[in-house]
Amino acid sequence: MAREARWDQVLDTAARLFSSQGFAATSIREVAAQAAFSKAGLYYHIREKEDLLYHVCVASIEAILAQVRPAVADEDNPLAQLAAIIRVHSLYFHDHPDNLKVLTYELGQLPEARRAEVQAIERQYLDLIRGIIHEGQMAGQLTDMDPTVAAFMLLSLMNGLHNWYDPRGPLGAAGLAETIQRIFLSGLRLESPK
Amino acid sequence: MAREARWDQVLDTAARLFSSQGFAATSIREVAAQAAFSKAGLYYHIREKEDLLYHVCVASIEAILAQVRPAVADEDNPLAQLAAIIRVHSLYFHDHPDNLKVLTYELGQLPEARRAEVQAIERQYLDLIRGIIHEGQMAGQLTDMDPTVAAFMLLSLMNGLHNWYDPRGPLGAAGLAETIQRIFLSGLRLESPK
DNA sequence: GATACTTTACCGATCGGTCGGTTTAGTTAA
DNA sequence: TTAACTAAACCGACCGATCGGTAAAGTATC
Repeated sequence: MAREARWDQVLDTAARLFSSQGFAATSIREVAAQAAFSKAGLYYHIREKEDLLYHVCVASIEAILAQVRPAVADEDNPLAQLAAIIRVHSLYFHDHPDNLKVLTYELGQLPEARRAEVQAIERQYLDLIRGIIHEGQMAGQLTDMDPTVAAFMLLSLMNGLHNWYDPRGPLGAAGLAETIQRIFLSGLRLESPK
Repeated sequence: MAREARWDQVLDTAARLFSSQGFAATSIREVAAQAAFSKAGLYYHIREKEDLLYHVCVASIEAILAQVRPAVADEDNPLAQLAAIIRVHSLYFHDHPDNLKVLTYELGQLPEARRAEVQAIERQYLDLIRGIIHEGQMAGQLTDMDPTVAAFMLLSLMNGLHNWYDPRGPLGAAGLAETIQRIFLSGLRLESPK
């Protein structure tokens, strides 16, 4: 098997186990076994257990950003850009729920240095959203709430998907995106007196 | 020290450590030390490590429900009831962020049986919110989105607070509640064409 | 003299990680 | 074609440390 494919298999296995059991509760022996390695064989590819978590997290947030950025660039107004972010992020969650669950739940298990690295990338994502919201406010399209807080709220909505969205269910990635767009952009109240 | 106060101190210590390090990464020795116990002394109060997590989770969700229920009963229309839930939940988060963080992040570490117990209580909370949303829709006050999904979205917004809200910051519990109310009920878009 | 509580000392199990050696795949050279 | 060599990939066996949990004995309080 090709080297890169083998490595991806290791990361997929790690993401699946970390997602369902948590990082600290998953032993290196489990990861090795499920990736068809001996423990020592796995250690040929990594330096320490923490490497697995680090690479899963980096791969997740970088994959999101790599898909969100061009989608934003394709739109020319803040509302459409926010909708695009929600659409792309929802789709990524639909396809790789384990990766995002690990990023959300297990990032705190990384030691400070590497956690800061991942958070720096997350910060780019946050800044992107925040900037768009700010532009929307300048253009009079969005209500004037602290853009940072609003951006965190959007991320909260998407990070909470683990609690209810079933990728095998009937809603689908498109329906999922539409649902989030409605709540975040239009809210729950009818004929809101703004 | 009174027995109950000592027990609360143990649970507070456990919540603080589980919140900052995770359940699996926190040793019983750490909990004992920070609660001014020896390890074996701690085991006089608990049967196994899992008990600590279980009681922290149960105490958290029950405290929320105990405060939310009367607040809802005090209001007579769905919109005000949702606002009340957000207000009470925000305040509880402001006062006990560790408890809610443990409930959100570490519940999965509980073995199936006890996890189901906690989730049954969480389900009551969800049902309460869902029912209110349904009533609001019947009354024509709320947009007709799947009430279950809408309820999960609200919980997602509040469970995501750990990522940005600082209890020592200037926003305060009241400002926090207002922020969530605006996003969830009115959305981010101005003059939304509904 | 019980009851409530705490201690020191210890156990088996499992953890992350290492070590020396073996297999595999690919390359070179006659 | 094949024999010789190399480097990457991999493995069984083992290590010290730490884990959750227990035993037995002590102390304080009523």
